[in-house]
Amino acid sequence: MEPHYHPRAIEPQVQKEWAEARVFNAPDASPKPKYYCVSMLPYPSGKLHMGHVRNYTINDALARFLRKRGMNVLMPMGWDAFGLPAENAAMANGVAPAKWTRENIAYMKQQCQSMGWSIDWSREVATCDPSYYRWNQWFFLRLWEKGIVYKKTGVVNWDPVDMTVLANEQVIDGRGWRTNAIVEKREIPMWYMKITQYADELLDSLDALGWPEQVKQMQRNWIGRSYGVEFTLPYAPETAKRMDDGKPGLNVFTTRADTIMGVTFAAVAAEHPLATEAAKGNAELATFIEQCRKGGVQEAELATMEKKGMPSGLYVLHPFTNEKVEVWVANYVLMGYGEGAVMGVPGHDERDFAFAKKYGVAIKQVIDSGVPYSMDAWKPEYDAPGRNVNSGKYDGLAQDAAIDAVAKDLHAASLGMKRVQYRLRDWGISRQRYWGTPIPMLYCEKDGIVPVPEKDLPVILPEKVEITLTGGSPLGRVPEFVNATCSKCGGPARRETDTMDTFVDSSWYFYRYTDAHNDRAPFDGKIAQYWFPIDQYIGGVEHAILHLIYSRFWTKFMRDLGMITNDEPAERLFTQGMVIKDGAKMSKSLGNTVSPDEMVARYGADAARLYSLFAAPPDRDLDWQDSGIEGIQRFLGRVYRFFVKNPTGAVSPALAGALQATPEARAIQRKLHQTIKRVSDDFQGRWHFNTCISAIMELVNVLYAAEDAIAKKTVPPAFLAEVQRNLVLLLAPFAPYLAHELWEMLGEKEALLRAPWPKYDAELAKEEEIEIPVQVNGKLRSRITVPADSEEAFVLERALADEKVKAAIAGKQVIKKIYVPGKLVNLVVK
RNA sequence: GCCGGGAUGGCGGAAUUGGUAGACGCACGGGACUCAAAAUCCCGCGGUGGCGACACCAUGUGGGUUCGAUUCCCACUCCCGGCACCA
Repeated sequence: MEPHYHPRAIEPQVQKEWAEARVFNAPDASPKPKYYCVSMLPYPSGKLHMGHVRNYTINDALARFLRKRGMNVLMPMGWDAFGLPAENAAMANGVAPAKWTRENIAYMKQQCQSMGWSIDWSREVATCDPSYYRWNQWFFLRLWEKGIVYKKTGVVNWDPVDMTVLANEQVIDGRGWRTNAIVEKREIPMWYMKITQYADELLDSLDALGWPEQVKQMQRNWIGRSYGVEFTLPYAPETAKRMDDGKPGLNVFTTRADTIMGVTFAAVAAEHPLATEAAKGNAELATFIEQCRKGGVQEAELATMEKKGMPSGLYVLHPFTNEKVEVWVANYVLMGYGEGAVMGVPGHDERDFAFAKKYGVAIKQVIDSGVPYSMDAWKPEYDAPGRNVNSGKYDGLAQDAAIDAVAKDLHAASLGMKRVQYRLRDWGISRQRYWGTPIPMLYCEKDGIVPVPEKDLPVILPEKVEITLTGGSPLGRVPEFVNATCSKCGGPARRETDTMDTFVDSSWYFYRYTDAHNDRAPFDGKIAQYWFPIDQYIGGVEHAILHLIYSRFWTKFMRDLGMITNDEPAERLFTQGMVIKDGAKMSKSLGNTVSPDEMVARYGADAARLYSLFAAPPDRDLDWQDSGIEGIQRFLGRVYRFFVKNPTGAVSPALAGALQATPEARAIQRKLHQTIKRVSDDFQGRWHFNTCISAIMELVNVLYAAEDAIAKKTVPPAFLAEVQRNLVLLLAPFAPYLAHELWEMLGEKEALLRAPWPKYDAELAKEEEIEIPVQVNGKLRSRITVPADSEEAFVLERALADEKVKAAIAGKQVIKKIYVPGKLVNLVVK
């Protein structure tokens, strides 16, 4: 009977050891431990899935590796409401809304511990706990005081049958997910955060961040700073009579002021006041506006839908020519972006061109981009920069000069000026759901909007609430919650029933980790100053935009409040790829999860961890397949059996180094040191754990191949012990349980966790002979073996003397010889 | 539609700065051990042609740069993520 490794036997001991090794909150500790933080957290009502496991495993392997290199690591973890099923996702999975119970949390802890994660449990942060609500609400009041949070009308998806607001995810092909009713847009008052106030800083400070370039690029594009000109198209006289908005005309923004002479129409959003006015006494237009209001509010939808428009019958004047320009109502103009109105230049904007073609609006060429202009079909060159034509005094100007001239003239006419525009919009944080932090605001008939006084915080969620998924906010149906007293006049007041977006929770939870039990403030600024910024933040690439912008914004706001001194939450960011299953990201809302429970029960925690690391590099998406984990289990058994079959006992490194190496021993030694180098490099440089593991596998394969020599003692036992010791150390970050067991078998007394990472010795890793491929005209023709330190002339001489090479160049003239030292020879012949 | 990323054997992936394409593992085939099976150990394994030595083809598609391209450039196809209420 072959010996078998029982993966669970040693687990409690390993967990205890790691628990003892963790670093506690200690501003006086020196040197400062690295602060690692994981962005995605499990939720207690559901189950961990392999997506989570991978995330933590990456962190954990890294933490173990760093500890071996003498660095301390703080790797906290908490229970975050993001990752918790909102009512919608809960329903989709047939799970009732979660309750945060001690049992649930204990269950999650136990699951995480069975994976051997090195988590600092003292820093548990449950963002849906009233103690966390309290600080969310505390921040809300600060934001209110500073004027960062404000209330305005926003557009949401409305299911007319369930009478409730739907998330974009719940709108399927324009219909409600439960009712199949056509979803409408509805304007409701909502709370917003003025994130745009920080747009410039959010954009400019990206450059210095040690974040992946792709994430920084996505954020730059998302913020979308553009320089342009804002100006007024004055109302035509009869329009001016009808418009009573107190404005002299229609405000528009453009980045292409150089094309202003090509304006042949203007377009406004369906919600624009001008459209509302025009619809009076125009039934057809009113119907069209009503249609535009229905349908989803997703940007992707807006971008792909058919561009439709209708003339409003109202006119504005061209600011320079005073020609009448008709205003259209168009479904592609967004009220929430810019002014909700745009100038139409069909000659040099692809969308306007298509629009003009469709509705017979005039097209006018005013830019010459060097290609012949035809109004029959759009060409990509039409919107390229060029020189102005048909533009009166601007003719002949290049783009920048034309924009400057136009802006100057508009300014002189008091009609407009240069302005910066952002794509970024303010952050709407209102949710009409039960699950979330209640917004601490009161509505008093006498005093209007009144904040809940700080002493009354936290406003907590009522316990007995029926989640019906219909009829709007569940909190609105709880009179005990809604009915309150005005803190100013003491009269009756109505409580705000919106809850906060859970992105609010995730925007600052990592600060709370540093001081998780503080009941006087969200956290102590001194402690936060010690830990922040986070040395390394790890999270899924799907968070590249929203979460990572909101949390940066939150950091900047807290800095302005004087709570912290850092400008950015995380110095370095690592975005792991997602775990893909059945062609889509593994997530609880999609339900395509794989349970680590079963994996651990069947193959052991080591195998589950190792497999999630081996299957793909962590920055890349991992296509989850159940096959393959057996190979990993086989590998672990192979390592274990090698130690059982070749017991050697502990040995001092000095002794092993002094041994006279036989050729067989030398080969193993060389492979060992090459492996140490590969594992160390791939670990710290790129975090490519999959290649680390394959390198260790190769080493084990070499050991098995040398079994005869080992049996014959050609490889001295003391030498072998040294190899085994290093093998355990290399394996420790990936398979801690097995490593601990082997460490004990070797008779080591020191804790494995504290044993330093093996040292790479370049001399010992050096090959005596190397194989050089020889190419002729770039095609591989032969390989030659030469001493590793050969000179170029010698290698070339040997290459030319090779029989196969001779045959390949026979009758031809060698015109160039290329030698890449230690890599290859290429002979160019004619 | 826009922004970001990806595509390499039957499969997951490797090739770190432009230098031997396919490391390592899975699956599959063969062998050893066994009464037999499992487990284990060893060997083979991109395609086409050839008994073979070997030759040719091959990194999503089509072009380009280079002595040499999975890697750089241009154009395209498909897939994944994000697009502001999944979090």
